[in-house]
Parts: sequence; structure tokens; C-alpha cells
Amino acid sequence: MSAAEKYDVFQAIADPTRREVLHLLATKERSIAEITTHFDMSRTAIAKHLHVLADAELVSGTKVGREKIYMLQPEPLTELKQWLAFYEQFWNNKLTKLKYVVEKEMMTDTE
Amino acid sequence: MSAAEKYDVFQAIADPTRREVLHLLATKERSIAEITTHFDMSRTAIAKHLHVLADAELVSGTKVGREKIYMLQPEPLTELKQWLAFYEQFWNNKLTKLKYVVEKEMMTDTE
DNA sequence: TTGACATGAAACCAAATGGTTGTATATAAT
DNA sequence: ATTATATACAACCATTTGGTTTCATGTCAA
Repeated sequence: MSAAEKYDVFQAIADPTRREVLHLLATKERSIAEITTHFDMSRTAIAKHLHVLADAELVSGTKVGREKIYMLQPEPLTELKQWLAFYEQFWNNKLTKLKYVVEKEMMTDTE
Repeated sequence: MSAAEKYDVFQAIADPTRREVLHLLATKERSIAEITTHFDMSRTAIAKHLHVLADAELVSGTKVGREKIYMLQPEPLTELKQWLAFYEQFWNNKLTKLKYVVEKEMMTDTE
């Protein structure tokens, strides 16, 4: 069961419906039908979204009887976290500069 | 100059070219032409990507002479960070379990 | 002022995306 | 055995996306 790797994490989370699905699966495992009840679209559409998420390995599904139960697999989000970490230094710099300015102002104001 | 808000951060970073553009702008401000030299596509295509990024407020451009200089605006990434933070608790749980196992092994190994 | 340069904007296009409906198959319940 | 349920899969469709080419405009340099 290798990943076709057609979709990566970035693409997978780009769609708001898929983010909502992830959020639902964060609470607990759910069947396709159960997930569908939370949306205003067909079961097939949701199944497709789940395939995209599974392709990005953000969820995994196992067949239980006639149901397919999907569960969250958050590991691939580490890639996103690492990507973000690189940019954090930039907005942290801004905050640092701001903090410096504020503190300087406080000193000149109060003394 | 309000945001048309057609694109959000999630969509903006979904495209690998746009992520590369962001990475380039992290180093320094650059003109459209300069950015284009790093890619194998037309200047117009890059300009479109920059519009998407600008729409998501991840970059801003100012005209200087006949050039348009774009710079990184990392602030909207905080939204992404917050989104991620929610899911971190899940994979942290897994890591915590792993850490526990490792430490337990170390103790039994070294003492 | 004339030409080269940098961009803007419009028209166009193929492929991908996000949805639908319809049909088939496997499992559960009566 | 029959019916209802849960899903799979294929075909189809409209819109969006990511790219192109072409033409117009503004600015810099000679």
C-alpha cells in the first residue's frame, strides 16, 4: 500500500472541507457516512476528499464490516511545522524589534 | 487597498512555485523580473503567483521606478501556526509515549 | 525623442479540481 | 432468501488553476 503521492500535505489542507474533515477525525474515528452527515454534499464527494487526505497520509481507513472507518494520522503535519519554523524567525524578528522599541520608549518615558 | 480575499494562506502555500517564491523573498526584496530568473516559466506566470500571494497578504509589492519590488509579509502565517497548534497535541501524545519508552529503556540499560 | 526595459492586462488554453449521478458489490438484518 | 445499508467505481460536468502569447503603458538611458 504505497503512497501514490499525488497529493502532498500542502495541497491536502488547502481545501476547507478537508480541513473540517480532519477536525472531525481529531475527535474520534468515523465512517464515511458519519462524516458525510456533517456536510452539505454527497457521500461520494466526501469519499473523494478522504482519498486525497489518505494520499497525503493524513488519514488512514480500515474496513470494518461494511463500513470504512477513517482515523487521523497527524504525523505528516510535522513537515508543515518544519516549513513554518523557517518563517517564524522572520516574524519573530519583527516582534523582537517591536519589543526593543517599546522598552526603549518606556525607559525614556519613565526616567 | 482592501484584500479581495479570494485566496487564503492555505491555498496560497499549496503551490510549490509559490512556496519557492516565498523562500526567495525571505532572503531579500526582489523585482518580478529578478524572481523570474529563478524559474523555468514566463514572467507573467510569476506575476500571477505574486498576485495570489499578495491576495493572501503574504507579500506586498511597491513600485520603484519601472520595477515592482515584492517583499515578504510573514504575518498571515500565524494563522497557519494556530491551525497547526491544535493538531500538535495529537502527535505530541505519540511522541510523549515514545519518549517515555526511550527513557525507560535508558534507565534499565544504564543502571 | 527614440529605443530598451519592466510591468500590466487581456484573451486564450489544457489540465486539475470539486462536485454530481448511476451502477455494482459486499455485508447486515429480517 | 430478500431487502436495506455502506461503500466502491466509472462517467460526466462546470469551474478553477496554472500556464501561455500578445499588446499596451510607463520609465530609464542614449
